[in-house]
Amino acid sequence: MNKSNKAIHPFFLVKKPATTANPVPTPASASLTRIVADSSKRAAPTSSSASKKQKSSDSGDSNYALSPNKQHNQSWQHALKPYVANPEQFGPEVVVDVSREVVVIVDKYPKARLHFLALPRVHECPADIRGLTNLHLPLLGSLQDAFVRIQETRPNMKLRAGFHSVPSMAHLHLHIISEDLISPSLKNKRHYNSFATSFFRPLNQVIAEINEFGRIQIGTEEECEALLKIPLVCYKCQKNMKNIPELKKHLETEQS
DNA sequence: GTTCTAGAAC
DNA sequence: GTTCTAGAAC
Ligand SMILES: Nc1ncnc2c1ncn2[C@@H]1O[C@H](COP(=O)(O)O)[C@@H](O)[C@H]1O
Repeated sequence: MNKSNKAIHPFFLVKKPATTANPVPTPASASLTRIVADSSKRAAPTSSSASKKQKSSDSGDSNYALSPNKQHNQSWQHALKPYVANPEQFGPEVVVDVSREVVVIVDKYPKARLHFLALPRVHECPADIRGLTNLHLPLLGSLQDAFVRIQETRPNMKLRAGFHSVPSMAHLHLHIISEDLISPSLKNKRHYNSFATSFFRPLNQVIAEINEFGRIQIGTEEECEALLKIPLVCYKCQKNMKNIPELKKHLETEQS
């Protein structure tokens, strides 16, 4: 069927971008069988075919890459803007690191014991990772630097840095999050899977793909969002969890 | 993104 | 009857 894509650890599951004919798993084939703990579904969807969506080539609209239902038109989608516009108006409990290029804040609804967002201050910034190109490599470097600073000042916590494949909030933001995924604000499958499947795109992989291909290798928004609905599996021991309460109880036991 | 809650699932 | 999920929100 498919090559053993067995996840040692879903966080670090690497889908090598195909250079030749690309056997992209389609939602249709994926729905043929529902295999428990099917690791193939945890792989990142990549699309080799041309995008179904047409992007209006060079409008200045940062929504250009987003499908109509994902465009940032609701007021709640702009809640991150004040941090970038006026970082000095927030206390050190909220804004934890500021550089010329990046503001790092504490996530208001943390999905783990530590959860930060690194926000680029430049406004020439794509709405999401689909818009990233070589031009943004310096910015990605600044985000990486911010991540390193945050990690170095919290040596007791293993942190991960990455983007959501399809963001809900406007303004490009890098998640910097501890691996435990233990938090009262983690309340549903979507929350969990957005950090425990390849819906989460590690920063180092994003940088590597842009270096190699000039942009990231990623499936459609629909393919990526399908990852949010797959069965719950513990990121650490791979056990299937029947629901969110069971998962949350289990995650506590994974913490040594 | 969150909150709230109807009704599905147990 | 209680737990849990998932969709509406103007
Ligand atoms: N007002 C806010 N202040 C800070 N963080 C927020 C606020 N509203 C939402 N968030 C976080 O923003 C992140 C947006 O994630 P996403 O768009 O899925 O990449 C989530 O982790 C939210 O918890």
